[in-house]
Amino acid sequence: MSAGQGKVQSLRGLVDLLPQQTPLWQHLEATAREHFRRAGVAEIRTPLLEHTELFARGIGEATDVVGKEMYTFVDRGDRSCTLRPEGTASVVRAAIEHGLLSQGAQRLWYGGPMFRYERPQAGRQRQFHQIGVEWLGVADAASDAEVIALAWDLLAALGVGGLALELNSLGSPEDRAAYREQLVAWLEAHRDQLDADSQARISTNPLRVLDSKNPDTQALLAGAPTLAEALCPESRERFAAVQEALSALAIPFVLNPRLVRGLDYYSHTAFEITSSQLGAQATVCGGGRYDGLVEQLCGAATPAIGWALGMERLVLLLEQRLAAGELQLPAAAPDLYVVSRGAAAERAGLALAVALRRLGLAVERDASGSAFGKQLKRAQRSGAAWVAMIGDDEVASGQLRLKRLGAAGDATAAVPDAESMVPLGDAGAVLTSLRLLNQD
RNA sequence: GCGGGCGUAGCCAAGCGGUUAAGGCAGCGGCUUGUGGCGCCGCCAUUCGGGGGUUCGAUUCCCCUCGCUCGCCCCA
Repeated sequence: MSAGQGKVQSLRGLVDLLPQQTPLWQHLEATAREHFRRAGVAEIRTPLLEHTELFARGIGEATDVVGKEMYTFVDRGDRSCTLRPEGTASVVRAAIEHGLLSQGAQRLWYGGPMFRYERPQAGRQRQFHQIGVEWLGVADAASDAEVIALAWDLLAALGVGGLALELNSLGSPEDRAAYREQLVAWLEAHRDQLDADSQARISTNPLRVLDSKNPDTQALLAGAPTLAEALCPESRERFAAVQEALSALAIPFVLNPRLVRGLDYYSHTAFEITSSQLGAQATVCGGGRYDGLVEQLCGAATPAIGWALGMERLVLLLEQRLAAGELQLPAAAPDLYVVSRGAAAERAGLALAVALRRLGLAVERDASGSAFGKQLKRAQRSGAAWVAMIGDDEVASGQLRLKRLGAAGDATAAVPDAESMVPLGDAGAVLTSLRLLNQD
């Protein structure tokens, strides 16, 4: 639905989250926060805008993200700035900049919007949201399993279905360099049998050829040297330890020797969590170990591991559960709905609403001035259990009318509910009455 | 960046060369100056995403454009 000329719309791929949608996001965020709290992970917030160089160096010039997907511009001070396309580089930059790394291991999480100039698609927008975790200064294999468990349990708690954890090891930097040489040699020898994309990748990013979606290429790769064979004994041992730890935590996984990360600083553990209930963009969470990144950004050599999950994709899954009735969000109904008609009554109604809010009650006030029938209808729809009615009669008598509302769709509601009269202008008395009446 | 599908109200949606642009939901007003869920009545698109063209006549046909959507690429 596009607006006519003259109306300004949001930019392509940048969407508004409307009041009907935000409760689901809040649920997701609250669940994540609770899991981070339990795991002793602290929040870090970094700017949305960084020097372009941070991403060029941190993510890699050769990647699609840096090469063609960044929102980059020159600011008024002639600096090249980029809207962050992901969170890891900023977190590492902040940790280095503020000396966090010299204060022991840092277990951090972040969340918020990221920006990539891509063609919008199911589960992919130009401004999208991630929640991610970065553990800096943590080297042991058990931590790899621990950080994966954090993602796995969060997704499980959210109840998303069809989840699968895919796991691989990229080995040490030396393992990978050696393997890369073997692979390039093999690919060159079979160049004429590869698809065009894969041919181009031989020089730019040979490991990426491994997860080509071209069926012929995949068939051919069955005869290629594998990364697993290229791992040194220490790397194999480490990978085995990660797998054992995951098994001990009852987290199922499948080994995927084709799961690679193209960036140089990745090493050892790489993983992805996918959902069968999504479309083409099935990855909900992706992560891995990046022992080389801190050093690459001029910090002291620091082992690190992290992951990020795509909130839009998660919301898509949660919406399915909501539609299926498997997930219920708490309704945001007020405790009391104030209905008033007439100038004096409106003043009394406003005073009451504000006074009760100051006492901690959730109060919605009808400001329409329309007939009581209409206002009560809205009170009903608000989900409020109680309504306070103030009209000319109540102002004259100094007593407001408190009335309990039945559940929506309750057929017995035609029977008048008991009403009670409470002194007008005495919020404390109203509060007391509600407490007493609620005990019935 | 490439390819497919689709744009009629806040939402769903009929119409397929000449209509007063159906209907439903939501909203608003009324029946009931003051008592909710039901009911009834009324209001809610000078116009069919935008621009141009063909035609006596275009929401309907053609072109361009914008947007949405699904996929490729890539990723979360």
